[in-house]
Amino acid sequence: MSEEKSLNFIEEIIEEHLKEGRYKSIITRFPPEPNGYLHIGHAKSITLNFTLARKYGGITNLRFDDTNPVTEETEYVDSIKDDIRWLGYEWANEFYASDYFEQLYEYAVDLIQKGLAYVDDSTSDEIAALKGTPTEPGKDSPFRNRSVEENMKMFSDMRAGKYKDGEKVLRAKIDMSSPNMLMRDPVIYRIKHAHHHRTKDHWVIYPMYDFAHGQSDSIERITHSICTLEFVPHRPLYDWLIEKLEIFPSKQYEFARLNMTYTVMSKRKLLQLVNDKVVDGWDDPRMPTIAAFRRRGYTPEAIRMFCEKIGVARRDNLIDYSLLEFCIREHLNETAPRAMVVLNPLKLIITNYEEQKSEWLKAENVPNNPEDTRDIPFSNTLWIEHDDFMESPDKKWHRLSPGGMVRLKHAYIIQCNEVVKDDNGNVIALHCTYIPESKSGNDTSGIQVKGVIHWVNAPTAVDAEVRLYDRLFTIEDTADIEGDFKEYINPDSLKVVQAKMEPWLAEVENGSRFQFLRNGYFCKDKTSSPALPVFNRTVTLKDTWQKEKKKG
RNA sequence: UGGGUUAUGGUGUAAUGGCAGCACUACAGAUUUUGAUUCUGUCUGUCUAGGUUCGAGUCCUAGUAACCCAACCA
Repeated sequence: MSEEKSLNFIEEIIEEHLKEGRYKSIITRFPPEPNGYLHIGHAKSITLNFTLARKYGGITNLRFDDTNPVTEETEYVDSIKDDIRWLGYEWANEFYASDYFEQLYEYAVDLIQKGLAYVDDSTSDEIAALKGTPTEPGKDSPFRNRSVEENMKMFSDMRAGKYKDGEKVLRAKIDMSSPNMLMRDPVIYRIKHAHHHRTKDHWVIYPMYDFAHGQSDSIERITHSICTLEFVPHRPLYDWLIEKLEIFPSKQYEFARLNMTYTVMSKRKLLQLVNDKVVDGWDDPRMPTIAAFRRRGYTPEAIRMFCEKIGVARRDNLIDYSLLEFCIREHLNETAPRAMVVLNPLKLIITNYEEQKSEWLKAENVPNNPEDTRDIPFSNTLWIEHDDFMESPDKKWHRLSPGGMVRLKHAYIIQCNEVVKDDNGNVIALHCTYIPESKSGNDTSGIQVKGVIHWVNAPTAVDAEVRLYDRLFTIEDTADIEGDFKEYINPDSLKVVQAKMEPWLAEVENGSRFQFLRNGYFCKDKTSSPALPVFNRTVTLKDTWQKEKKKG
C-alpha cells in the first residue's frame, strides 16, 4: 500500500533534530581505516551514512582514519574508494585524519596548557598495571602531576624525535577511578618512528583513535557521527575531549554491526585467511568482502537492497545468508540473460536425426521479453547434464530415464532407448530418438512431457572452467567457535568443473552475468583467457527438487 | 562479582498505552517448454515473576540471559 516505511532509530533522531532546529542540514561521514578491504558489514554502514545524507539533504564525507602508520597502506585506500563507487555512492569530500595532524597536535598542546594532559614515562606494562580492572579502580601514574611547562617541553621533544618508540606517551588527565576504563587517563599520543602512507616521515608521534576521530568529526562539522556498538563506552571520552577543547560538538550514535551466518566479519580474521592462503586473496569469491561479492557476480543493487532489508537497530544480530541470496536472485532474475551450459556432461546421440544434418533453433534470452532471441545450433550429438538422467528413478522423477521422454529446452521431445556403459558400469552415453513434430513453438505431436532439460550442441560446444562456490564455513554462527576458526572452513567451499557451453559465452566480457538455465547465476571471471573461459557461480537457483531428494 | 548496551516467530525488523504487522526461511497447493520465476495459503513470537491501567510488547519493581569495556589497534 501507500503505507510509509517506518523510520529506524537514527532517522527518528535526525528528524527530531531537524524539527527542533538544532541543525538545518546534516553531515555524515564514512571513516574506514585503510588497513584491509571493505566487507559487507561496511556496506551496511556506507549505505546508512550515504542514504541518510541523501534523504535529509546533507552530505557524506569519506574520511580515512589513518592514524596508525604501521598497518595502513595505499593499496587499501584505492580498494576502498573503488568499492564505495561500485556500490553507487559518491562522497562530498575525500579527507584523511592525517590531514589534521598539525591541528590535532595543537589540540593536544591546548589540553596540556589547560592542565588536562600529561607526558607519562611509564612503560606499556606499567600503564596497564596501574589501570586497574573493571572491578578495581586504577592508580595514578607517578608522572601524573608534572608541571605544564615540563609537559610542554617533553611533548615538543616527543614530536622532535628525541625519544624512542614507547619511551613516552601523552595521556589525558581524567579520572583513574572511573568505572569506565576508557576514562582512566587514556593514552592520546604515542611515538612511532614509522613511515606513513601519506605524511611519509614527517611525524614520529601519532594520535590515538580517541584523540583523532571525534576531533576530525568536529573539524568537518559532522552532525551525526554514526559508528558501531563497541564504541558506546568511547562516547563519554568523545564528548569530554570536544567539551574541553571547546570545538564544534559533533555527536556520536551507535548501531549494531552486521553479522552473517557461515562467515566471519572481522578484518583481523579476513586478513588471516588471505595471509594463510586459505583463500586466494581479498577478492576470492568466497570472502565476504565487497570486492569478492563483485567478482562473484553480485550487483550493487542487490547489496544495497540487502542493506535496506536488514534494518538498523541496537541489538546484536545474525543475518541469514539466505537473505543475501534472495536479494541477488531477485535482481539477476530480472536482468541476467539466459544461456545453456552443461556442468557435468553426458553424451546424448539422437539416432533418428541425420548424422550430417544441423539446424538453428530460436531461444529466448530473457523470459520477460519473448522478442529477444538468439539462434542456437542443433545436431544429432548433444551434451546433457549427467544429473538429468537416472537409470532407476522413483515416481517423482521428471527427467530422463530408460524409455522415458523429456523435452530438450527450445528443441524437441526425445525418448531414451539405450544406455551405453563402460566396462565399470558407468553410464557414458545415451541413445535417443526425437519426435520431429514436437519442435518448440511448433509442436503438433500432442505429446505432453513433465520434464524439460537443457543441453548443448556437442560439435560447437566450447569448454569452460566453472567454479562452484559454497559457504566458507561449516557452522552458522562463527562467534561460537572456540580455538582456531580455520578448522571450521568448509572443505567444499570451492568445486571446479569442466563445462560445455554455447560458443558465444567465450566471447562475452569479463564481469558479465548470466543465468545458466536450471543451474544458477554465473559471472565471467577476470582470470578467463581466450583458450579457457572461466565462470564463477554467484548463487544457485532455488531448487525444490534437491530438497525433495534430501527428504528421501 | 564495576560500568555500559540489548531482549518481539527459525532469522531480521515494525507496532511511540488501543487488532502483534512486514520481509527472509520452512511447509502446502496452483501455474509453468527452467523442479526457476509468478500466484495462493499455512506454521511459528512479545525473556521471567509481580504490579499500575478499562486496556501493557510498550509504563513501574525485581530477576534472568546475551553482548561490549582492562592495545602505545580502530
